[in-house]
Formats: sequence, structure tokens, C-alpha cells
Amino acid sequence: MPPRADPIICTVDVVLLTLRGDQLQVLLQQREQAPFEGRLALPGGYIHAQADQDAWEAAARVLREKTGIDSPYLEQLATFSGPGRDPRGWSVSIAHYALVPDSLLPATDARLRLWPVVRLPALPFDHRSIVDAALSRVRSKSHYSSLPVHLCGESFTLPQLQGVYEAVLGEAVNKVSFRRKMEELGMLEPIEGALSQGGAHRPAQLWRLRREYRRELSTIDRGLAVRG
Amino acid sequence: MPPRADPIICTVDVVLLTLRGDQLQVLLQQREQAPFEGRLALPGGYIHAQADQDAWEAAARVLREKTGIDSPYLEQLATFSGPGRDPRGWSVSIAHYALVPDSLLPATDARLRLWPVVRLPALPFDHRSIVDAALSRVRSKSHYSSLPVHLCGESFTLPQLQGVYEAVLGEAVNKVSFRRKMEELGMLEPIEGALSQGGAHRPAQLWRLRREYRRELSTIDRGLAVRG
DNA sequence: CGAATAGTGTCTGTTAGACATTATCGA
DNA sequence: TCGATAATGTCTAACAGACACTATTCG
Repeated sequence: MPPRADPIICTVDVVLLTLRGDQLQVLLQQREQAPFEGRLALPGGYIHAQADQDAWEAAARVLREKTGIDSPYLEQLATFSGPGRDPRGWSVSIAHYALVPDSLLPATDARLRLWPVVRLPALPFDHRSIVDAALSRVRSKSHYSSLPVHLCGESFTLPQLQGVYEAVLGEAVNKVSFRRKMEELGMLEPIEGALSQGGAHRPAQLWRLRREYRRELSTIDRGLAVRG
Repeated sequence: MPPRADPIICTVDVVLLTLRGDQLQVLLQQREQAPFEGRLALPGGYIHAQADQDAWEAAARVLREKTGIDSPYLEQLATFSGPGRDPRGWSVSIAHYALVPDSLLPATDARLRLWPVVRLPALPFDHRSIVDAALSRVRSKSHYSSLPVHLCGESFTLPQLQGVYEAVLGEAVNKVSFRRKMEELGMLEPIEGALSQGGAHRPAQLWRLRREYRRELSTIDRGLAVRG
């Protein structure tokens, strides 16, 4: 061990966001251990030096262990640190965020709860700040990237995708501009011959994410819904 | 100590960028200790649980101790981690970046070197990746924010500031658009009656950063120099 | 056919960049 | 006056958003 290396608690936390009922929701979990045992909090855990190749893998492992999800989109958010955020002592949390389609979430685990981000309960640690940072990052990136498609399932229509963008951004988006941007992003491909079913109206073309954008984002310089 | 908390080395590293000779340069320091003793690397150090209130303060302290600079702009960049990046073991580096006017840098310390970012030497650890990430972040933010003004001194002319933006972005910027954007950002105020000196031509108005933007950024939605 | 939504064409106001013009200094 | 750079006016092309129109389904 190095000289003067203070013992510091190293953890990862994951802000898992999904869209349910047109609302952006965050996955919370009842804590199994102290501190804050029984309280709802972000899923998180220690970095395992033996198992994890880096913090991203630790976050992916934590998410897998706690929810069974192998998240298609997981990205580092920021690192939260200090002596006061965890009662056990000086701690570091390398926060990540994940975007997951509602359909991929397990319905069975009683310890897991989805909660609308607009009405969060009080959260332990500095988890409220972490969620706020994740929302800010996701909204910001949604203006100029393909990020929100990761909230959709395998296939979707453009009107559905526009609804996802609007739910994330919290504002209406111009239809013509939206379609121009999606084309400019170049991340989508039409599913030949596949149309949406069931409405008493013209069916919509189904689209899917191109293979090369499954875990990568596409970005453009001039974004959507630029407000003053 | 918590159960199952593996010992992890917690450090901060700082990418200090400045502009010298129209070139973006990064501050490197000869390492005083193993590993990589004597090699040029980013200034960095352990988090001190007794002294630091969070990682930002640790980075500010490290920078102050190693260079004497109390950086006017210092921001968290990202966290780099893994078992292999430091030969001492599984480590976490919470990387930060600082922008400092050349005039604030001390000229005396023989262990400190400025190095043009376009021609970096081989760096130990994963410091090359950290510098690359910092450059990418700074260039990205420079398109839509006041970030590069922190590379200027107390007062500067608009043509000087445009040169700074161009050096950071690595591309020419339209003069009229640049001035429109600077006005839109609203971060600058003219210094009444103060004009640049000395050229055999019309002198330029001197400007300074408004007080409220000394440590905060101003941002706009539609940025500069948007290339495809 | 009418209602409803998908998808596209087109017009208009805004914005960015190119270019030109005027301003102000030193020599 | 000339050369050089600062500062601003103006024209044009690109772009975003509003609106309207066509397309296609179900009932």
C-alpha cells in the first residue's frame, strides 16, 4: 500500500431511468443493509477489486445483481464524494446512469420500485443530487443525440419516438423538424414491410436502431427544441 | 470499516490547460515518487480524508500545492479506474481540468513543464486518455459557452478572445458571428474608455468578464462554428 | 364517407456566414 | 495619405418551425 493513502469507501451508484405511462421514472431499491436499511435508494454497491475491470463494469455488475438487467445503455455520469455523504466515512460514489425500455424491467422483485422523477421521495445519502444530475445530463444530451431511443423497445414508430423525446425533454417538439433530425442522426432504419397495427387510422412505419448504434450514440451539432 | 470493502487507491489528477504562443498547452510535472519517479505526468495526488471536503477540493489543493495556482476555473472531468492503470493496484482517479491564463503560471519551478497538446510525450498511467478526454470536453464546451475566456487575463480585446476560441477549437471562426455570440452570452462588459495600445491601427475596446461569471459559465443553445 | 393519425410539401421568419464599408490608429 | 486592424452594415443561403395537404387505416 502507498504511503499516506487514507482509507476511502469506493462505491458505484446507478440511476436507471425508464418511461412508464408517459412519465420518466427512476428505479429505486429498498436497502438491504445499514446504513439506511429498508429505505428506498439508488441501487449501488462497493467496487469489487477482484471482479471489476473498471467502474463501468462495477456499475453493470451491481445493476445485474440487483435487477437482473444487462442494460443496453449505461454511461458514467459524475463522481460524488466527501466526508458527509455516507455515515460510514469519507466516500466516493462513481455515479452512472442507465436507460432501459420499460419492457425489459422485471416485474417480480418486491424490493424494486419505479418512481416518477417529478415526485421523488426523500432519498438517503446524496442520491437526490445524483438523480438530478442524471436528469440534467439526459435532457441535455437528448437535444442533440440519439440517447432517448434506448428508452424504446426493439421496434417503434416515429410518432412513438417523438413522444419519448417529448417526455424526456418535457416539451413539445415540432414534427417536421423532429423527422428531419432523426434522418440527420442516421441511426434508424425502417423495418421493411413492418407497420404498426390496430389504430383506426393510417398505420405507421416501424423502425429499429441500426446495429452500429446499439451501444453508441449518434450526435448532431444543432439540436432539437432549442429554447431561449 | 464496512464489510467487503476492497482497498482502493483514491486519487485526483488535474489537466491544467493554458494558451502559450497561440498553442493550447498542458501542464506536466516530473514525478517526485514511485511509481514512474522522474517521469513527466499530470499533477495528481491522494485524496486526504482529513483535509478535503470533496474531490474538487482535493484537486484544488493538489494544484495549489504543486503549482501555487488557485485556479479560477476548475471542473470535474470524469473518473478513470481499474486494476491496471496504476501499478500499485486497483485505483480510481477523479480527473479534473483547469483553465488558467498563461500570465498566472509560475515561471520558476523546474519540475513543471508546459507541453503543446498536439505533441504530447508518452505519459504514465492512463494520463494520455485523461488529457484526450479533457481536450474533447473543452472543445465541446467552447462551442456553446464562455469557457475559453478563462484562458484570458483580466482584460482582453474581442479579436484576442476570438483568437483564443480559434486556438481551442482548432478552426477559424466567423468574426461577425463570433461577436454576435459573445453578445448573446452576455458575460462580457466593456471597460469604459479602455482601449488596446500600440498597434499602427485602430485600437480595440478592452473587455472583462462580468463579476457573476467569474467562476460560472454562460451558455447558449446554438453554438459557434458548427461544422458537419 | 368520416374520423383519426401518418407522412410530406411548402412557406416564412430566423440565423449564420460572406463580403463590403467605415473608423481610427501610427508612420 | 497609406497600411493595418477594429468595428459594423448588409446581403444571401441554410435552417427551423408553422401550416396545410395528401395517404391510409377502421368503422
